[in-house]
Amino acid sequence: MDRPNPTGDGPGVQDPAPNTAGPNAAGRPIDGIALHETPGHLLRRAQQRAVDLFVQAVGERGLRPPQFALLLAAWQNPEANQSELVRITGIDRSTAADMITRLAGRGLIRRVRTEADGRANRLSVTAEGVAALEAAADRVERAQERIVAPIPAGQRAQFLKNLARIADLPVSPAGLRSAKERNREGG
Amino acid sequence: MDRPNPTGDGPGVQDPAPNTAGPNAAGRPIDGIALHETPGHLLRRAQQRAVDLFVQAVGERGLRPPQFALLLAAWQNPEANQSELVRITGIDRSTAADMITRLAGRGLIRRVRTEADGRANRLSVTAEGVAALEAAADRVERAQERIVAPIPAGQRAQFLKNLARIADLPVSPAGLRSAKERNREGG
DNA sequence: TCGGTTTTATCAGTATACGGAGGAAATCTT
DNA sequence: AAGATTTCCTCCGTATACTGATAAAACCGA
Repeated sequence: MDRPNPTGDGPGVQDPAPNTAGPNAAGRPIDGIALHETPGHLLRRAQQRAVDLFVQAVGERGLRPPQFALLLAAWQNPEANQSELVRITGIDRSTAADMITRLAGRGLIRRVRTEADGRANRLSVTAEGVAALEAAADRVERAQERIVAPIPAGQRAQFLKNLARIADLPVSPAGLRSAKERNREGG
Repeated sequence: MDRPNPTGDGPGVQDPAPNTAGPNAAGRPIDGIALHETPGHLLRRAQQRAVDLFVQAVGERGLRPPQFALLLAAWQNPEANQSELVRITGIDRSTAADMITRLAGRGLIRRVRTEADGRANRLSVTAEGVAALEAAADRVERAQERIVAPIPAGQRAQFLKNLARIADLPVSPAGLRSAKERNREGG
């Protein structure tokens, strides 16, 4: 665990005296941070791997994880408008708009103006969209198994529960507001 | 748990007979998939939340998680070139190139051509870059605590270990190749 | 040393992610 | 009912992520 010590710096312009504990104002010495042990970094890497396994399973040109989620949610909630699907899937409103444009371009989905509300879109999954979902379902399921495969079987349920806790998602009942939303009003 | 049943479909064009178990070829019935219980989805949502907490802690205009990771890695490994930093941080090579351009544009880092290797860049963290790291360190640390806060304290270590397992990261020793790399040659 | 291969980095293209601005429609208030 | 507010969606700008292609340098085998 050698402290970084940039010696013989070519351009030699800056090199701000790599701290040992001393001259740095702001607080925590930055050489004490172990990136590979921080929860945020581990979450990023784990998610990266999950996406990789998903893509490996469904094929490079198949649905991507968020596309599958959106398409599935649209199919499971035929009366939902975009905002509701955004809440269900956790996909950002702007991202969802883009994704829907792309999915529509591939003929998997259609935007349908709601009669009741002149602002809202209902998303109509086309026959091709359903076919894509069905073609992917098995492979997606296998990818999910592979994601948790490195975890001892006895710990998987607990692990997923803790993931849901971080995500602030209820395990089964839906319709609760996210912590993010609560934060906004709570100040 | 009502099965999706799109009744009164306005345009009535497709509506491919929402399956009960039947006419769908490909295998698993897609209405049986609970998005909110799939590991991949939970990982995505959890990571989303982690990023949110990070940004909340360091400020909208502060370093983003991957920027912090890259800048920190560059500072901790002054002799590393981009490829090595890519391995350390898990940031994609193309993404890293873009990020470095942006970080350089903000004056936090500089590309320095290696004398030994005419292709490689060493990344030189500027004084401002170090200042940014130091200014962020405490807040980043707090964000990390908040990320795992919803998990019972006794389970946190185990949870992080399992995250590292999914990510295929060694808990402490570095330098191992990722499963992704092994897959490439193995498959 | 020549030629093939590998390594390093960049660029183009596509997809995801998110804040802010803004238009249009619905809703609420008075 | 008019005005203010909110909701729904889109568009813009920026950042992250990854594949494939490519240029340049290094390496390696004969």
